[in-house]
Order: sequence, then structure tokens, then C-alpha cells
Amino acid sequence: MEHTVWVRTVVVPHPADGHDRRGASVVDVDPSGKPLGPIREYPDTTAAVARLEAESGPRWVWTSTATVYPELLRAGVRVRRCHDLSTTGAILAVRKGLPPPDTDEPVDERPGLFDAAPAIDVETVLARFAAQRRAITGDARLELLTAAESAGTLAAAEMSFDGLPFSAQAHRRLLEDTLGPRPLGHELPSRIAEVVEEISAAFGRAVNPASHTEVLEAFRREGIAVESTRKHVLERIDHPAVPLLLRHRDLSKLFSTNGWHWLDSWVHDDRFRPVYVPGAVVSGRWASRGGGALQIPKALRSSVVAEPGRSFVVADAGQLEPRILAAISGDRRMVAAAGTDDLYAPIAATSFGGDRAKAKVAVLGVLYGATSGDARALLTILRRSFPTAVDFVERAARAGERGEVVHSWLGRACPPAPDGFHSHGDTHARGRFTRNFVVQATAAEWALCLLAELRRRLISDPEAGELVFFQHDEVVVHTGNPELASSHITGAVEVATRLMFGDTQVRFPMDTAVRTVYAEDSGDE
DNA sequence: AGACAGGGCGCC
DNA sequence: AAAGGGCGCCCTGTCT
Repeated sequence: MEHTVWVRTVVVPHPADGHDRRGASVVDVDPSGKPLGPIREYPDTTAAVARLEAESGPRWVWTSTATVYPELLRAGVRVRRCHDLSTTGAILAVRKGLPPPDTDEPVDERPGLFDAAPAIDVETVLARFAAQRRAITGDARLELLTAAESAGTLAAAEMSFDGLPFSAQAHRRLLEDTLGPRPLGHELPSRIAEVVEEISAAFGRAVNPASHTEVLEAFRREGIAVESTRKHVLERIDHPAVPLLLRHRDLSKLFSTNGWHWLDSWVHDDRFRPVYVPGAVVSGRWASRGGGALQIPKALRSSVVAEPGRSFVVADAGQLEPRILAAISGDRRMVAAAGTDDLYAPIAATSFGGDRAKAKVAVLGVLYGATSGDARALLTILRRSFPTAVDFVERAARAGERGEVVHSWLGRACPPAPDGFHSHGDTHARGRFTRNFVVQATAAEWALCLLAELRRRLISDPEAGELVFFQHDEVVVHTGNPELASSHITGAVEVATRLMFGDTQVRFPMDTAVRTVYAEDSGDE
């Protein structure tokens, strides 16, 4: 999280020419991006980075971690710090009101179609870095945001490379128990085929349960008017096909999304290796491409099994977004509530006669912009005792409705409203988006600072284990020493909170569990 | 045949 | 238990 004392070293790998090794141009720069010496040429990028990392451990400046770091990891080379021009550039571009760049592939990494010349030269990289430094320097929050974002790109690449320990055997057992034996070719698993038969029998005719129109049509023939096939709509219908349709949906989801084909594609050597895309969500949250890493269904988590002699420390930040709202709004009573382990309890006591469920609905309504009568009424009650917190998000909502841009705590801008927004757009939807953005984006920043600090600690204390999973407000460390890993998580929470909010009263308690299997044994929340 | 939109679900 | 924000992914159905 430090951003000033290390030397920055720009590294520009030469274009790959089909050989195993490619060279690189390397030059040290000062914090403004001015070269401190000549440009050096190295014949082997990974060897050069490995040596310089061991010697001085600079902050590496490169076009994008996603394109440079994987080949270093494959060669067994890891770095501690970087400045990722791609994700930093995206943050700065959106702050200038430009639409977020396509994050699939950095534009400057795309090789020209016909020329064999370097896709990008050192001068261009130096100029780009200098321009970014000019935009960042002097803004401590933006320094923190971009440093954390870059650290996140390293963590993402490392987690994709290392993978999440996963028992293919346990997963196959789950699939066979639930779906039947693996089908051949394009056949349906036996359990799904049976349910399809039963559904057709219940309707007295062949019905494809995956087709909304066929299902709606089938109900209509039975004299049942139904507007959609959503679960909660179907559940209100008294018909023998309903439980079969819902069962079919569950089985199909498992088969098509996390079935044998998913296992073949994403799990090798008992590691699930998803592709994380840091900062791909407008709020700064990560996305994943393929494998559905950030939507691992609960049912599948019993297949996430630690290696023998090791375990997972699973830690998620409880009630993160309401606590973030307390911190950024500075609402005195909300901050006091967020200083306790269960922030809903004091809010319930203050505003809802001790009814915790009502307090929770009211707070979530504030965060998301409740529209229903019930939740709005609760929101009005909440406002009496917590006016500063409620006003904070309502101001963001009104700014959005006017077509304005809002910012997170560290200065991440939301994308501009689309052209013609006032004439065609749903101003209330935009208001709900900007209202939620200021909280969700700040929560993502807090989590990113936590991740960066935790990563830093785990690198300097290898006994403590490795990061293997990160999902919005949750980290998983795979470790042979869970007590040590837990203590680093606690320390990282404190550092992240201080970096973001200084000496705040708001607490960010982590629900922490040590397990050999990722799945929860029990419980809610 | 391939792109795209919308319904639906499940994750935070 | 609601209902709001953000995603990814699967399916069908329709368009080119």
C-alpha cells in the first residue's frame, strides 16, 4: 500500500515471436515518470524481472498485468508491486467522463495485423505512465485507489494461476448422486429425462420445461392464467407440474452450468482455475470470465476441499455495505451503531422498537432505493434518527436523476448517463444506480485494500498460507497454520480500515471460520 | 450459422 | 419474508 519509497521500473516485453523467451526494454523512472537512466535491453524478460525483483523489488510499471504477469508466473517469478497502466487508465478515463474501456483486452496489446514492429514502444509507455502520474499525484485517495487496484491485478493473476483446491472426485460423486451417471453425447442425464417425462405426464402432452412459452401455453390449456414462469409465480399455482418444473430447473442448472463439462473445462489437477477480471464491474468489483468463479453455488462448495494437512480460513465482512454507509456519511448515530458487532440491533432499538427484521429492511431499502410501500415507510422512520446517513444516499440518488456523475470515497467515478437519458431514460433507475454506487464502490475499495494488505502480509510470511479466493467481501486463505492466517486477516482489516477512513469508530468485523471444506456446515447470514 | 435480447436463476 | 443495486451464465426465440 506504500506508494512513494520504491523505485519504479518500466518494463516493456518485446512482442512474442513464437519463441519461448522474449526480451524486454527496461528503464527506472522517478515518481513523475521521468527516466532515471538509460533504457536497458534484456534478452529474457522473466530472467530480468526475477533478478531485479530480488535485487531491489521495484514497483513494476507495465501495460497490463493480465498480459504480462501470467508468463512470469509460469516461469516461477512473482513480483510484490506494480502499476497497471490498463486498469489505472480505465479509472482515470471514467473520471474524465469517458465510457469505461473494454476490459477484455488492452487495446495497446493487440498486435498489428501486418507489421512485425513492436506493438508498443518504451516511449509510449513512459508517456502514458507520466500522464497517469500527473493525474494521480497530490490526490492521496486516488493514490490509494490506484495502488490497491494494481495490487488487485497481481492477486487476481496469482489466484488464477494457483487455483482453488477442488476435489473433482467429490464433485463427480455429487453429480452422479443428483443427476445419475454421466450421459453419453448430447443425451440428458437420467434424472433430468425422468423429470421431463413426469412433467409431460402431468400436462397430458409433451412439454419442454426449458421453454417459457411452452410452459405458459401448457398452463393456459389447463385453464390457469399465469404471466411468467418465475419461481415465486409458479409456487402460487396448485398443479402437479409445479414441483416437477422447479426440480427440473435445479437439476438443469447443475448439469449445464456446473456439470461434467464445466469440470472438464475448469478443474485440472484438483484445482479450479477461474479467470478473475479486476475492476471489470463499474463499481470496481471484480468480474470473472468463464467458470462462474464469483457465482459458485452453495451446493458446489462441498467439493472445494483443502489439501491434506491444510485448511481454509474463510473470512467475510459482515454487514459491510451498511458499515460503509456509516463511515462515508459520518452519521453520528449510524457510526455508533456500526461500532458494534451487529449494527442492526442498535438501529432496531433506536427506531423500530427492537424489531431487527424491520431495521434490516429499512437499511437495505436505503442502500438500494426501495420503491415498495412497506420498505419506503420503514425508510421514513429510519430517517428520523439517522438523517445524515439517509440524506447522503438520497443526494447521490438525486444527482443521478439529474444525469450527474457520482464518486466513491476514493474517487472512482460512475459511468456517465447515456445520451438522451432525460428523454428516454428511466431517471428513477439511474437514481437507484447512483445511490447504490457510492456505497457499493466504496465497499469494493475497502475489500480491495484488505486484499492488497493481506497479500502483502502473506508474501512476507509464507508460513501463513496463500490467497485462493476473493469474492466481493470475502477472502479465503489456504493454509497449514490457520491461527497465523487469521491473525493476518485481522491485521489487514485494521490497516484497510485506517487507510480508507483514518481513525473511525466504525468497525468491520469478519465472520471467520476454519474449515477443510469451503461449504458451510450450517447456519444463516 | 451466428449475434442478440430477454427470462430466469444464483452469487455478492 | 419482503425489495432495491451489481454481476455471469444458461436457455429459448428472433433477427440478420
